Amino acid sequence: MLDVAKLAGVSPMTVSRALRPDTSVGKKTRENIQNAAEELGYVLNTNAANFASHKTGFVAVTIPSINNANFAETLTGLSEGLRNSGLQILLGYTDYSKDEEERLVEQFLQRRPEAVVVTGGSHTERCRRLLKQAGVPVIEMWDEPEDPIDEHIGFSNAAAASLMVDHFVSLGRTKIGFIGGDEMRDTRGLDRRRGFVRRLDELDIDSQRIVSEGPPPVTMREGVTSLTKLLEKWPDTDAVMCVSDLSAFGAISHCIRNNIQVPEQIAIAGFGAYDISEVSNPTITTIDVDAKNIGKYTAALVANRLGYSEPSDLILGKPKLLVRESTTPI
Amino acid sequence: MLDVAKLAGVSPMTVSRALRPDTSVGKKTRENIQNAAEELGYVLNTNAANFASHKTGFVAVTIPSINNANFAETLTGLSEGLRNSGLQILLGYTDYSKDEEERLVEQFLQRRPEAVVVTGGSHTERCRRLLKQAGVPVIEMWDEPEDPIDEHIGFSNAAAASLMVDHFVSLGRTKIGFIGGDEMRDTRGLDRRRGFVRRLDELDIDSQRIVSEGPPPVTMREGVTSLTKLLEKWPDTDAVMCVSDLSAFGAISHCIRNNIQVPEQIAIAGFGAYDISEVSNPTITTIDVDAKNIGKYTAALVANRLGYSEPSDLILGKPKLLVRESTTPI
DNA sequence: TTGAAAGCGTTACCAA
DNA sequence: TTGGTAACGCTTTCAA
Repeated sequence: MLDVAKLAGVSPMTVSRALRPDTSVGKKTRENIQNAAEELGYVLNTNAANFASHKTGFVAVTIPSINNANFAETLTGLSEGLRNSGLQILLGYTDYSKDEEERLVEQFLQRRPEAVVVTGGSHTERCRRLLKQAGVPVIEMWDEPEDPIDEHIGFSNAAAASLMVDHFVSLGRTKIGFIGGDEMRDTRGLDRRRGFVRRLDELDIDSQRIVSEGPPPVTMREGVTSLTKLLEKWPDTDAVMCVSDLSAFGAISHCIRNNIQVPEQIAIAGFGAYDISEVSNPTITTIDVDAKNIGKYTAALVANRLGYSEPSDLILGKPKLLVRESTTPI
Repeated sequence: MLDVAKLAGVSPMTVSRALRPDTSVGKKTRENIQNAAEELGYVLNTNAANFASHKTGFVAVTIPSINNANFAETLTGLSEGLRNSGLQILLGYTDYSKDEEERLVEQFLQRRPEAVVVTGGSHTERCRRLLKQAGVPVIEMWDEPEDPIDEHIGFSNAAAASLMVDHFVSLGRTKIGFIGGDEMRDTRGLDRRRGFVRRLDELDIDSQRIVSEGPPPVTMREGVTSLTKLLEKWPDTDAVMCVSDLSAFGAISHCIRNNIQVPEQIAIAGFGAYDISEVSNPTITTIDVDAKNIGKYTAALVANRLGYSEPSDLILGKPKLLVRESTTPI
């Protein structure tokens, strides 16, 4: 910056101002300086700038997995929503582990982010403490925590699951199964299972037909193997709710390969409104959770809390049931 | 840090050392200091540390899209490979736009990353210049650039595509089509199309049957609409190569809905070895490009170039043809 | 609109 | 093994 100042014949201070928007610098002076900077190939050191101004421009974000279309959509929405404010995302993925989340949060906090965004409302004790002490806005996404750390943008996974139970029941199905992953790690999946069981119990319908296996994320392949097991144990099952559209697709694939009619013999539903739910045959009845808007609204909330924008009164829509062929024959 | 020093009764300098590994501090002194830090809830300011030590610990990474299983796998591999070196990824996605890539690279360079990783070997002139002047290792992934900026970890998309052409021809198919996205933006997709055309021309087979539409990323839905168009224009097409497994799945879905036998009437192949290629019905013949290892090897290369590890002699395998039912009846 | 001085929180470097 | 001093590249603050 000193070199640029010399070349432009001004003080470093003026260079500093000229390189930022919204600063009072003579129009001609600014042009001179920008030319000088370009000529020298000067690139502002944002780290130093942030260090001096006590603002890092970082937003720390943790998600369970990058390789999941729902979270990817949320991240895309978040990223787009934050672009204008000039905030930079520090991204970490937890691999569905709370300990890993704690490790990441601790590491991120050392970078002094201006806000922290985490996925889910369940964390280790230490992680909660770190987040509370951080002194910056904390937003929990994809959940409706009982005891929020600060703010949240999400929905009740349990309530969403009971929508699907009600749908099955309205179709006259009563031997309903659930396919999900390793119950201890994917807390959103676990909440869906809880909602499933609770609603069935309320309706006085058998809620035992559950296959939970494999570490999250639950994949298409696990849909195949889990349905196989479910039908071995409870052959008369007439409906299955899967923890995601991916496993629902795998389950349908199992049926196709074994000449089981979907939905006539067994209705199969997913969760998440992935692309595949629209393109598979049959198309998959699912729950649309508006993943991208979770990211957008989180971005809006962050920008607002940090004073980059006016408060917006956007409210995330409730999860919606999308009925398709896999539960209702055309 | 001053407070911690006071509480522990040592100088700030000793605190600084005690909080880092591989530094010479008395065992007892270190313990005292760590206790003091814990008691005060002190969190190291990594930004300040990096500023003073001229090392940021950042690796800048740009990918076309987060919401793409192949890139997500690469990113996962990269992330895992970098974890031990303590490097932090600055992630940006370009939405398949070179201008956006340039903008991101410029922004990232202001953070003084220790290395830059970009996707593809095609960039704006200015972007190339910025990267060359950056003075840090630059790695281009997912491609085999004619004129690399620095290093690359990738493969020839054109060569990979000709593998598939040869496969079709070996099955006796000669009316072969190609389904891809908007040709100007997805340069890897474009390379695949080039390889497709070149190989057909070499074999003296018609290479006109191409449908390119829609902005990248090419989705399942575009597979449906593109195959519809392809068959309208060239109804006798007996094989189709799709730019990705997702569009291949869409194409197959179109066939199922319209009673077209796959592969008897038309063979359909994809690219990328996505999960769906194994679970769909029929399963999809595809090209496995080892996406995760692209990330892992890139991480190894970065770590090595930055002196965090010994050179490794890992060499990325060539793309492999995976033959499945969508081209070969069981 | 411009400039000068002080300082951000840490580490490098040298000395003890 | 420990401590003192300077310095990192910029912005804040105040003054001109």
